[in-house]
Amino acid sequence: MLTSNQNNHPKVPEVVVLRLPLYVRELTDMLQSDKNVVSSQQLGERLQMTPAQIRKDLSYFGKFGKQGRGYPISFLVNQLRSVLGLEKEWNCCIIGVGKLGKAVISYTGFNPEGFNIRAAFDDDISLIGQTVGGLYVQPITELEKTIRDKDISIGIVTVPAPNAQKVIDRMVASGLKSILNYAPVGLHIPPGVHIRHVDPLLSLQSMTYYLK
Amino acid sequence: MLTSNQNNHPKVPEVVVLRLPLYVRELTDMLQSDKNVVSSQQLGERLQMTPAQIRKDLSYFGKFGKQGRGYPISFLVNQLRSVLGLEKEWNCCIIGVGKLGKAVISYTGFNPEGFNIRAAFDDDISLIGQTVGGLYVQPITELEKTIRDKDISIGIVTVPAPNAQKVIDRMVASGLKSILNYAPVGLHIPPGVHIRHVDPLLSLQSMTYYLK
DNA sequence: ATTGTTTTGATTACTGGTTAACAAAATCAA
DNA sequence: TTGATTTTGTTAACCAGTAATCAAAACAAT
Repeated sequence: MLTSNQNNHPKVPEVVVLRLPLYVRELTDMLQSDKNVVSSQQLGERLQMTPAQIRKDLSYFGKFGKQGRGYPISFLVNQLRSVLGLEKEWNCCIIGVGKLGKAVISYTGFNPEGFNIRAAFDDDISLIGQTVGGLYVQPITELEKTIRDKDISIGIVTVPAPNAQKVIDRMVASGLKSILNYAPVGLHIPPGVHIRHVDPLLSLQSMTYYLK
Repeated sequence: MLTSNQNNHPKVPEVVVLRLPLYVRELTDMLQSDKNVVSSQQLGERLQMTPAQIRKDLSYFGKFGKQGRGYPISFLVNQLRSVLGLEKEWNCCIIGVGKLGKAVISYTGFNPEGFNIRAAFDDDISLIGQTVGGLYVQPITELEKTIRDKDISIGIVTVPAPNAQKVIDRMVASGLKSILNYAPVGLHIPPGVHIRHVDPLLSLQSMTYYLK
């Protein structure tokens, strides 16, 4: 028997999961067009990938298309949103209310997509108690309780690099399983916890290889 | 004969290039320790990867270690910085001086690493001529001339999603070969041009898959 | 010097993700 | 209705990146 997830589909490679939001974004964009069906061929052209890969990826989660016709756009986007868990709202907290943290708090791209920052933490006495972007800055000691009370499941890390590991250990200890990290450091997280890194400097540094 | 790059090493996979900055960062960190040699084993523990992979990656670019001893840290970091082209300074321009663009301009992480934003562009009449973070905002019509005059080789895109493709086409037409994109859209770029995407929303959306 | 230990760099084997291929289903055109 | 065309979902072939293996080199200890 094959290794399966709880939905009886064969185990989904992580790369595939990483591509799902790309599909959702592109399909959502297509909703505004007059077409209501799209083929893997057409979608592949828009996303610059092979139709085979798209069909393969989608097939991990179900049969969403019809031969000779393609995929109904709005149906497919709904299915994928459901697979990703994007129908519900997700509560997030942010740790680190310095310049970067403030910028992330005031970023308008999260809320409309169902990601809401509900709590902010810092260890700087002069910041605690202040209000930043409508959020009351709390001491980190209140992390665990707040995560429980406000049903927070995602942590956003915007502390300086040297503090990041300590903060993440604390988040993990408090039960968070998903972390979005803006600190430019390598981090150790236990299995079962997921992390994504936002690090534009690393991106630049890998491109200069091709510029030399 | 194997496919080779201009240095007579076999063609380097892109994933390897993406890991090089990670090595540089970790090794730079180690410079402050008392040790001056590191084994692939030790480095692998810190970076959570197998020693074999590290040795393989490094071997694309030369023989930096000694059997029974390991890699001299400062030598290795210099070699890798050289491979990545990080010894020289890189001039960047940014297009889009809205909220996000301003945040990127005032981000202090780029300059110390040799990436300098030398010019800013926008198409908003009310912004042109203003000074933002020490940069005089220019109309996009001056893009090509400025890239030439200021020896700019990297473009940073912080315009709203619907404008991104148009702006990138213009950058590419002006000769830029490296683009750091903050706009949340799929983009088409010609071969030979490199792009990296900064998109925290996509990161969040791929993590919720594991939270459901 | 000799023996044992560490560790590289290269080769080989393996694993997993990508692409191709194709039968079956749906649609379209006469 | 028949035949041509489109396009899916699945299986099989392929390819690329990862990991293991191992001889050769460097060092350490006696």
